[in-house]
Amino acid sequence: MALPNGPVVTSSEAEAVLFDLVDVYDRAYEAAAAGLSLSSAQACVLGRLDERRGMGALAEELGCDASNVTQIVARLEALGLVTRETDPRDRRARLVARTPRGDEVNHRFATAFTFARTAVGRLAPDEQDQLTALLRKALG
Amino acid sequence: MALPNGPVVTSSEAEAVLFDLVDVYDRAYEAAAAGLSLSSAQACVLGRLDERRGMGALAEELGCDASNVTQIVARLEALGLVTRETDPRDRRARLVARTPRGDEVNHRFATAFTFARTAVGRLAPDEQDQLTALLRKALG
DNA sequence: GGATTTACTTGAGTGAATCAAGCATCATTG
DNA sequence: CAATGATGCTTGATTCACTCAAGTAAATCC
Repeated sequence: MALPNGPVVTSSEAEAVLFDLVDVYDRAYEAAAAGLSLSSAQACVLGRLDERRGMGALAEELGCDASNVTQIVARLEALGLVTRETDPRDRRARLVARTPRGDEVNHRFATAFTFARTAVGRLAPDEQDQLTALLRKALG
Repeated sequence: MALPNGPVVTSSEAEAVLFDLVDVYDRAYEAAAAGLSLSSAQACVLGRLDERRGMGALAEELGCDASNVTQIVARLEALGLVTRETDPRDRRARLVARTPRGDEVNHRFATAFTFARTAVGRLAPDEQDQLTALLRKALG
């Protein structure tokens, strides 16, 4: 998604701010990735490889088709950011892991994606707790 | 975007909840659109046509290339949800407007996309105000 | 040891998005 | 008022994300 998941009609102010937040967040994420010549999806996958894991686990976690993961990982592999090796325990499975360059790029991404950090940082500690509690409640 | 714009490392709890919110929001939006056989982008554009407007204005508002809007609007037009007429005042420009069917689909979308409404609804009125204030502050 | 399930890949197809070019119309101004 | 240039949109070429349907290969299960 690049287009904002925008308001049809926002009845309450809170809804409008929520939408705003989501929009800005998504754009910031994409921009941070683009700064490293990555797509959002690539940055996302890279970020979930702190430990090596299988394609299936990734697909599950990302909530998308395994073939989609295959394709994204293939591109990351072509960029030299990731390796994909056959699991010796189960030779059907492939274990995906970041390369050192992948680690570095991932770290630079984490540094570049300042939005959430910055936003939260604008709040005092007790406000951060309030926000957390309110969002948890809102999420049900 | 369908993959979550996920946490590389979330240092604070507030950041983690923020990410969660964005993820769930985006998925809910996409699901609501999919329920009407629309893409997120299509639903988004449709939702911004309460008044007829030009392609350029849409592109500006959505923060994307005009040619992208051309393409999305063309699909909406093919679905009979939108018309695209030459502006009599400036015959280069096209005015995009929802058809009656477009209105109806848009309305059904607004009904189907319950996430923001529901989430906010889980909060008491004063909590909603707190949330609004906190998010505004966080957004800077 | 043959059927089934599991883990992933491949292929075909759609849509979003971008960039570069093109075309038509409007606006300027020389 | 005609040439020039800017504006508004479309077209074409590409890339990527995503899904679904099929395929392959390795495990698992009688």
